Amino acid sequence: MEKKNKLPSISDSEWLVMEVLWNESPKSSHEIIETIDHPTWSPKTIKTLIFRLEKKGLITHEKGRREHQYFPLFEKKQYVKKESNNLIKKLFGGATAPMITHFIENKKLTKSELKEIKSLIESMEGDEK
Amino acid sequence: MEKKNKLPSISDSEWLVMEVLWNESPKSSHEIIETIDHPTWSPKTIKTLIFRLEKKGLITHEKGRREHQYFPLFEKKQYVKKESNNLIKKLFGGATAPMITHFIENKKLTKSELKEIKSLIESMEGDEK
DNA sequence: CTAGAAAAATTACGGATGTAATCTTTGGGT
DNA sequence: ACCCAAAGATTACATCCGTAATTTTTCTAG
Repeated sequence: MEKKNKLPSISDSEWLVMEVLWNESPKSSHEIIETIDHPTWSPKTIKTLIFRLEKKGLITHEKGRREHQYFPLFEKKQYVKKESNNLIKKLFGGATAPMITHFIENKKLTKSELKEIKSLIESMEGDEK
Repeated sequence: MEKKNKLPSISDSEWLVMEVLWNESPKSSHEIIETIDHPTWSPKTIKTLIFRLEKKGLITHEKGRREHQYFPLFEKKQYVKKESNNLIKKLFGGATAPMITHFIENKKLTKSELKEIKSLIESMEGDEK
């Protein structure tokens, strides 16, 4: 059984639009534009991104009275997994542990964050295999 | 003092070439091609990637007698940091701990990996602030 | 019902990327 | 000294991306 993972790809700019819809949907393009509030983008640009996302099958809409109401067709979770797997593959040849080690060593975490992670690990250790 | 982090970007394909040189350099283009052994790429393609990398200032070469000897101008470490920061920013709004949590929860790690990470954390806890 | 404003759809355009093919130079063998 | 194969440099071309502008459709106010 293969995990074919055939998610359409999302560019960095498009990602910002998806974030908005993942946070709350449906939203009209007008609402999306307001929510994004990107310092340099023209509203036109955001319209384009919405258009492309729909064309790629990442979002869809239903007709509202004045404006379309957009909502996402995939969950953020799936993309978080996909993107992080890609990076692990690229940076660490697919090995997760070195990645985690890298983060712990290089990104100064607070004492309480460390503690939390430690207890998460402890709870995992209890589990299976 | 800002970390301007002005590293030239490396595309996914180019990354494979960089990997080769990061592993061992200098190498001739011919050696790079052999080492990569990508199932579908023509050697021409790899030449192009080398050419682009040099143009972007990521690698350079010195004249050998028959072939150029290429070597990287940046360390992999810098790129690992950059790429992982980008992803953390994109997926978790810049917060490292949730990223780590995500990995620990979603990527089945072995008992010994968990143990190793735990002791790394413990050693960090000892340290500063 | 009609015209103007707002939204949607289409088109634009340069740079990056994946993936090569072609043209040019040069070191080595005869 | 000269020619050719191999290496290097240049060019190609379709697609994706960032970033819009232009064109078309459609609701709503008169």
